[in-house]
Amino acid sequence: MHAYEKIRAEMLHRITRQIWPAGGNLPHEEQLAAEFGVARGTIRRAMADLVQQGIIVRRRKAGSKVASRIAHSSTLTIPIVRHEIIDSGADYGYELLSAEKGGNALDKTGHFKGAPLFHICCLHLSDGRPYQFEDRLINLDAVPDAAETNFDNKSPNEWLVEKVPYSAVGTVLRAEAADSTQARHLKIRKGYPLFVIERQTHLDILPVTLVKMSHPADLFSITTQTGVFD
Amino acid sequence: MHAYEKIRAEMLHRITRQIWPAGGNLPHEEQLAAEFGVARGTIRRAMADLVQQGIIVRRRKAGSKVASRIAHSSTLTIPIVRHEIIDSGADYGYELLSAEKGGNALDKTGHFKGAPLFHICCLHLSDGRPYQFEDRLINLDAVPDAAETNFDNKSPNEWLVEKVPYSAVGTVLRAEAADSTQARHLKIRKGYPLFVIERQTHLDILPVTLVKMSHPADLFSITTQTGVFD
DNA sequence: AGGGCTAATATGTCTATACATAATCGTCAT
DNA sequence: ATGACGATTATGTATAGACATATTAGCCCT
Repeated sequence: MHAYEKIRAEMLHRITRQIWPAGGNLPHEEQLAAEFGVARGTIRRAMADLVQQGIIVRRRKAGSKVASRIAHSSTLTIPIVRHEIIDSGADYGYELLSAEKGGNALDKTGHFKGAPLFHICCLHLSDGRPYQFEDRLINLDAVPDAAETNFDNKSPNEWLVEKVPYSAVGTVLRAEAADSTQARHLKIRKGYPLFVIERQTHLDILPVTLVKMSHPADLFSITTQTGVFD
Repeated sequence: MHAYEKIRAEMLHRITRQIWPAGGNLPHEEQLAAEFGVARGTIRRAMADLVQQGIIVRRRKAGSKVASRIAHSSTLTIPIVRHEIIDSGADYGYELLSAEKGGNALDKTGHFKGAPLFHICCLHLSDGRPYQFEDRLINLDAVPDAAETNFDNKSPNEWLVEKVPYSAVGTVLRAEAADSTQARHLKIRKGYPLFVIERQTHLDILPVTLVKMSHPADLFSITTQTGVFD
């Protein structure tokens, strides 16, 4: 175990046990360096992870303090659906439902500002049961290759991840009731709860793709763990 | 703009534009340091954020490479519900529904291993409309003060965050259909989609609290942004 | 009091160097 | 081939010092 890890663990201990109470100031880097008998850089290294997690807050001249309300923040990872299914031990199945080229008529949100679009709907299955309904718009200005691509056997999700660079991603998570289209494809009744992930991807300012992924509530959840250093 | 920020932006540019293709190796720290005319430490500083985001992967001796499948990971923050409502510009309302002390009979999951428990149900309202139904178990061995506390006016959520240290948090996000209890309190019909957050908090290995927070699907979503450095 | 300037100060950036460590790669013996 | 072993090497950790910069805190002036 490295020095900075021991120090980080000790600092976390002092915070969780309220030896350093929430909202209170910590000693300066120099003082801590002296206390632990290390260089200032090592103290900074130890604190870096705690800052990253929002456990301590640092400001020039004002000093470092324990966050008064430690945010319950955690990193969530949304995997490629095929890997998710295979990793769970199930068989993965894929089905293309529709692939239709069209203009801005498809762009109901105005997100793509009149660019030529490719609209694809497909289904991902886990052990033969519908797992995710994917409804995607691709900006053909940003991804001209997509127009020539056949998504019969490969999902646009994976194709894009492999082929297309992006620089920014926005994600929305929410629940909603299945409409008739979603219900038909996911083989559930209309109104059944869905876990929906919407994601839009940009390359600099150019919108690349907008996707809505719907899952039957009973098949899908997202789990995260945080805050364990050992 | 600091040197490491410029370098990080340039590296990200090379990755998103596939000058450094996914899965490919990038130059050594020494080479990059020479190219950018900085010390090795500055290159490491620039790379640190990219590693943190999972954009590059580094291994001793093997070198650094662009992640072959960049995970769509992002940091999600779950705020205290009162702040969330107030920040949205709405009026916050709180209502205690029940507060009942009891033994391990309440612990259906076996999570608390027979510890004495406090079971609290309450409601958070946004502009008078039910926004979150909170169903919580508190371990009185971990938080004896809770037994003496009156949650008539203050939600256990906030009380705990202020008073009780914790060291690890597990969170599950999912959708589900409202059961009759949830429907009654949230004033929606049974079967209506809910966005549910379940969270369990530990202090070291001691379970502190287990909470299920249910929101009507139309009122709640989680939004994240990632990958923009500028 | 209140407003504005200055000095003090804790954190942030950067450099340069040394050594530690994990993994790979080639070599050699089997 | 195959496996063991040791050299090589890129990243990881730690140190010490210099300077930059944001903010506070104190001071002076009105």
